[in-house]
Amino acid sequence: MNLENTQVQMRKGILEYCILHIISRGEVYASDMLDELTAARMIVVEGTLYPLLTRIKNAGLVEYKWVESKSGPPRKYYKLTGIGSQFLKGLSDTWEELVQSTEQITQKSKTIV
Amino acid sequence: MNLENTQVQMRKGILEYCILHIISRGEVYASDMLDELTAARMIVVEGTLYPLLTRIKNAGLVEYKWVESKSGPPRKYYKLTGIGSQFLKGLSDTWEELVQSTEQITQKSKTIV
DNA sequence: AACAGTACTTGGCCATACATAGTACTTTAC
DNA sequence: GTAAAGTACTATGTATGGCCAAGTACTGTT
Repeated sequence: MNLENTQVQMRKGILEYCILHIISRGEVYASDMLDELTAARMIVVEGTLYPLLTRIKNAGLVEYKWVESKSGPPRKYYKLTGIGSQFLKGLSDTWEELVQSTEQITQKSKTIV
Repeated sequence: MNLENTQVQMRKGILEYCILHIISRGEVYASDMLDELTAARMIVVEGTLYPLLTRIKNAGLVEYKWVESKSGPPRKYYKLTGIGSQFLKGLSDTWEELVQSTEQITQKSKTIV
């Protein structure tokens, strides 16, 4: 059990939330998302992102269309579906609650210690 | 892929952070922790908590002593070790960063949408 | 034609949260 | 004094998501 491992665990689920948010802002493809995430200092590797996109696509949360590129292979541009939008709303609530619960516990800790 | 499942995923790692925080405030045993977590609306079941405690104990983050109870079997009272204290500090940083990154991404989303 | 760059894919590994069933001890009830 | 109820801890098996690493496929450059 090391810190690095726990850090990885902490990101579970949250990444999905962030990706859906990014897609909700307009059509983007994988590299766009990676840029966004990196800018927010949330480092993600391809091997994580692509399977995640496949998952949420198979779940009907997003859909994509192929768009040809001038510099390389064609790209998948993603956008949210109706189901995805609802799902994102649910995730927002979950995230807010989680943050609140955690703050409550850790705040109490700071006060007493 | 359903909402409930993602909610479970989101808690991964964070639970450990919360438990360590609770233990850092003074010696407690499992039921105390469950009460604390429930009060903060972070519902945890025994089957999750006990294995977690065993893990962090084996990792040297916490130690415990048996204390006899007047109403039932003896209890394991946990407290943080030096290593555990350092580890908790690392987790705090990780959590703060994660929240900040997520806020940054989701804020941007709200502004544009 | 060979090479580098970009975009996406795939298979295997690991750790955590959960469900469920089980063990062990103490007090209460009859 | 034995059975029942309650408390505390243990053990096993499942599912999931993030990561590593290797691989495929298309485009433009040299």
